[in-house]
Amino acid sequence: MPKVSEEYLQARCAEILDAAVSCFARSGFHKATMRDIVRKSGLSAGAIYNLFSSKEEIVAAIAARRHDEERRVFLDALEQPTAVRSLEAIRDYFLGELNNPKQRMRRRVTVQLWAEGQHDPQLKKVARDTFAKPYKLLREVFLQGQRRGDFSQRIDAGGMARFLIATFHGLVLQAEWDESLVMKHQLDIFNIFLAAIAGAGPVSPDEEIA
Amino acid sequence: MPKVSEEYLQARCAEILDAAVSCFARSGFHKATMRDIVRKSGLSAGAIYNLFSSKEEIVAAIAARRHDEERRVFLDALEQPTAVRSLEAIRDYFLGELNNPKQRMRRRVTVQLWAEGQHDPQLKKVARDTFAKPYKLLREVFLQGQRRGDFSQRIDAGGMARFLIATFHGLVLQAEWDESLVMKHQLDIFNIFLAAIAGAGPVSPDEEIA
Amino acid sequence: MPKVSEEYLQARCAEILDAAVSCFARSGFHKATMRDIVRKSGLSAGAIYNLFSSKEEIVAAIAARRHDEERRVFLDALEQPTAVRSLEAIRDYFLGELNNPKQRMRRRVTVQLWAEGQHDPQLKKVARDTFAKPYKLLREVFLQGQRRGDFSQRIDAGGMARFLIATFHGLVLQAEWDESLVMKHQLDIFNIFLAAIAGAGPVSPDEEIA
Amino acid sequence: MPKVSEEYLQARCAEILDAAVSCFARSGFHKATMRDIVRKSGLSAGAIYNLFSSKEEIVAAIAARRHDEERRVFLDALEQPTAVRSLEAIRDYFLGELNNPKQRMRRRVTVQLWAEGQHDPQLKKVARDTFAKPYKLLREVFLQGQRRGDFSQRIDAGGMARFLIATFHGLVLQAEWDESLVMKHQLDIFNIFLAAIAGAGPVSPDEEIA
DNA sequence: AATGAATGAGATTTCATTCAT
DNA sequence: CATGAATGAAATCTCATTCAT
Repeated sequence: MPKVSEEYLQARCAEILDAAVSCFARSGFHKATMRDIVRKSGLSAGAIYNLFSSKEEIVAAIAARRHDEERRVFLDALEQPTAVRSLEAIRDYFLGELNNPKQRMRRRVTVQLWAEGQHDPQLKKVARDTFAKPYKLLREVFLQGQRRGDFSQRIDAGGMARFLIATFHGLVLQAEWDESLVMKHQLDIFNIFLAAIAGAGPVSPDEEIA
Repeated sequence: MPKVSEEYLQARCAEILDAAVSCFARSGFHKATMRDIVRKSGLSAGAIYNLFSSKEEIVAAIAARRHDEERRVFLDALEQPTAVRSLEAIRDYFLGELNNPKQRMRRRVTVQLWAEGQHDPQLKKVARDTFAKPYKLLREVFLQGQRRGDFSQRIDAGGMARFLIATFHGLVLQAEWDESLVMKHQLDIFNIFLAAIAGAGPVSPDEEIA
Repeated sequence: MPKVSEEYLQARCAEILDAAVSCFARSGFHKATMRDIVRKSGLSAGAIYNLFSSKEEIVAAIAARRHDEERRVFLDALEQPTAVRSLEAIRDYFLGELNNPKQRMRRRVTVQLWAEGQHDPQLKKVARDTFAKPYKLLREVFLQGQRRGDFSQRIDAGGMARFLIATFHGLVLQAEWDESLVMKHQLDIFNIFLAAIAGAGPVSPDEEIA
Repeated sequence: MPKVSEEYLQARCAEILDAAVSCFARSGFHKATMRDIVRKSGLSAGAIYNLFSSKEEIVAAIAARRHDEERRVFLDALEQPTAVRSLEAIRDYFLGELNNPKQRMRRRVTVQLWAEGQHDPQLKKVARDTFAKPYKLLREVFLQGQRRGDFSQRIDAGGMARFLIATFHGLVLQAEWDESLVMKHQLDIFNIFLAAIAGAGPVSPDEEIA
């Protein structure tokens, strides 16, 4: 008996996830109580439990929403004419969003997820996706680049993808903790690195990051 | 049994921290209960609270102990004849320990610390040290390398230190989550990277980041 | 079962306070555990904490309820035709209730409150009201008596109120501890005292207190 | 094997009791921990437990010491030439000490004792002595007065003693809670009362209390 | 569908007391 | 005799989740 429309439910879910992101970012997964989320969302406990069957499921849904967004970034990147352009697009997206407060909240929640996923069986899978999903797509970018001859075939594409993701994750963590991080310097070094693995000249040093 | 020696206390602390690391690694900071730590350590609740005044303080002490160890690694690295050798020593220590089960537990606790430090005022400082302490020492390695002419002076030493730490942190995370990570590939790429910054390709120095 | 009526909540509160009075009277504020109160009230811990946010707040609420009752006694007394009659009404209420087992429990809790209020900042205010609230009202009785010419204007009305309250409090304490206290004798003396301050003949010395 | 002298022990006891009075007055019987008393006294836990076998026993000892002192006051009062002078001496002692900070601490502990004695079997007896011991002695004062013809024989001496003690206790409580208590007014009224029961002229109303 | 009061297991921490040194 | 580390039961309060209304 679908009394409410599909969009209504979607909107409800989004409200709840937004409230939850805000609470988790502020207080952490455990210290943020369901009550906090209830208050922040303006809904009732029952309403939330009608859509999500546990606190863990909310974190999972937050991560899933996030993965959908990132997926689009990678797919867009694959549309670029060269592998280097693809990587630049990805670089700009991930490093560029470090200054966005809303994205900052999401990244904090991701760290919570890594911590929780270590022991919560339900979240373990979700936390793994934090690595696995970008890996699959980024590896595709490298494979495409190798097919096109943009990158040396001697380097393992999967390894490259992992290394790059590691660097992004590390910088994301550092952005959280090290206030004196100057992203400009990181970009410079990142570009040296890109150039090295491309086995070509420096990677378009004139690009702008939004 | 009063008037116990200093070493006795140190040993007690170590026992407690070992037990705590084990519990936190298994269940996470929140799901690991004091009771668990009590049981694992073989001591009593009171004995633990005589040495550490809260659960948070135990995490802080774990991190402090870890920092002391790492410090020694960096100081040893500085003794190497060339900067590249120094970085190799550091690389070998950090990537090498990824397979050590005991170190694996510690790294899991570090992730917990990152998650907790986001909101716990006491742990915020400790979590920051996770970045700040290695940074100071690794930057010293790069400065030494630049003085010796091993690295281009045009690259910011602090930036390099941060970038490297980011990469290590990222790989550490990935080692936790991605079972198919082949460290050999990562090492290959890492070496390409080392070679690139040692040889100092051109650094797009005019870029601006919004 | 949401959206419960106001009276429902009032009734819940009353149940909890009754249970708490009983427990505190039996075991004292500290030795009576929340568990005891939970058991006695037949509710759950959570239900109690939904209405009172701490054990202290329960004591405070007990005292507040008590003050409301006493207030009515004093206001009724003020309706009496003469000041002496007013004092007799008050005397009869306070000394009369010494034999009532339910009131006896409340008085025991009052002593607990005096003890706790010495150092608990929250209860300090409540304990002070034990004196301040009756004082205000009893002073009014004396002022009314002086205006009507029932009492000498030379005696400070506030001082009289305080003295009388002291005597009541002292007798209440004694009733708790001295089983051989004969209230009849106390009444006789009290009446001599009333007569003295009234500066008139003895105040109905033949009254009996149940 | 009495390795230490009797006076040494007495002094130790006194130190402990002083420390305990201070702690109980500040924090109450339950919130003052043995640790606090250990710290305040400068002794060790073991040393205290050698002399007192429990926390309760310390309170009991405090009360006993207090009773000894009061006993002397009453015995001295009995030496006075007239009953009225005796009562004046007692009055001056008890009301006079209300301003003494050290005595103030003791009175606070007495209130704690009343609260604890309600349910602690060991302290019940001690709390009762708070009333019984002064009662016996004060009754003696009244009996002596009646024998001498200073007071009417028609008033029960024990009742008088109780009434007076009640008033003292009540004023002591009030002095703790009501900062605007003006002892002068209380004295005036007390004197009216004394005069009434003496059935004689007013009792030296001009005396000053230090 | 929505509400939010009720549940009750369980968590951290304290503290009087002991007893090996 | 003194010491003070160790004990461990117990206390207060929280909070995810449910379900009667």
